[in-house]
Amino acid sequence: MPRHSSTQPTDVELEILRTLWDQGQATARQIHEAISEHRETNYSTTVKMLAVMHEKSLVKRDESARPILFRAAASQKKTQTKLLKGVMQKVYDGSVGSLVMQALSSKKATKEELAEIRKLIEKLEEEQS
Amino acid sequence: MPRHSSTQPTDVELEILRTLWDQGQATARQIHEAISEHRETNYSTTVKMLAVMHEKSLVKRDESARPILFRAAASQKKTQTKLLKGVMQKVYDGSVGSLVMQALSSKKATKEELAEIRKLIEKLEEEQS
DNA sequence: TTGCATTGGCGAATTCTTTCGCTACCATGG
DNA sequence: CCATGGTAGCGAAAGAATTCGCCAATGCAA
Repeated sequence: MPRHSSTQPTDVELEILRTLWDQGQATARQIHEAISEHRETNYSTTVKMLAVMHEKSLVKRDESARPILFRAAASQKKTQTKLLKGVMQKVYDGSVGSLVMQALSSKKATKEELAEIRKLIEKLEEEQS
Repeated sequence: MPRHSSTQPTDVELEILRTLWDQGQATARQIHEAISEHRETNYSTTVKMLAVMHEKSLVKRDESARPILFRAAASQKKTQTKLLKGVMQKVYDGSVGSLVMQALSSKKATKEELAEIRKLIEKLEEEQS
């Protein structure tokens, strides 16, 4: 029975994407080196993951380059937002408020972060009235 | 090669947990009815999921009752926090600030939510100084 | 050119999740 | 007592994500 196929990147895919967002573009080897620091894995596996991700259109390949260069297909922000909305829906029943409240309660933010968030809040409150 | 076994509930498991948090406790039948509203699924599947979840210690069974009653093993809050922290780590590299900023930007909150969040922010800022 | 190291790709195997058919087990109303 | 309908459990299988061995292609150095 077919499952719903979302194009959400999985955990390993996300690690690869993070490397690409970081570096803009990279060869399979470079990506592999980067993620090897966190995850014990094999070069073959990385290459395969890239192939899978290409089929899912999560990455683009520049085949004119040698070795082949990869880039993320979607921006970091777009992907993050999509993932965050997923969690908001699944875990917090779509409530931004609960999610934000818990995020702030669960891990301390720096002074700067708090100030920035407060500024955003104030702006949003103003827009709303 | 063994994968790292986290006890994070999967999507379907989360749906079941949500029912349990809602109702406190429920029979397999009740759980099934509840999730059938969102997801087209079979009673057998629900029962099996409950068995799997019991092995993972995600739910507790009260076998003295007939039919058997299930409850969530961990509180909603605890589970939500754990999942949120996972996302914060994986998607936002551990930064509460970025996560909260994007959450607030990506979906509008109600006036009440904003006020509540601002209050929390102010409290946190005070604690910090 | 030849040889060697690196790169790229394929397919099979593993692990985990989800699905469901089938069987056995009750409890109960007739 | 026993047919019936709901409940529980098992095991097999499908789907999805991840792993890697192995081989072919490629390019560089001697």
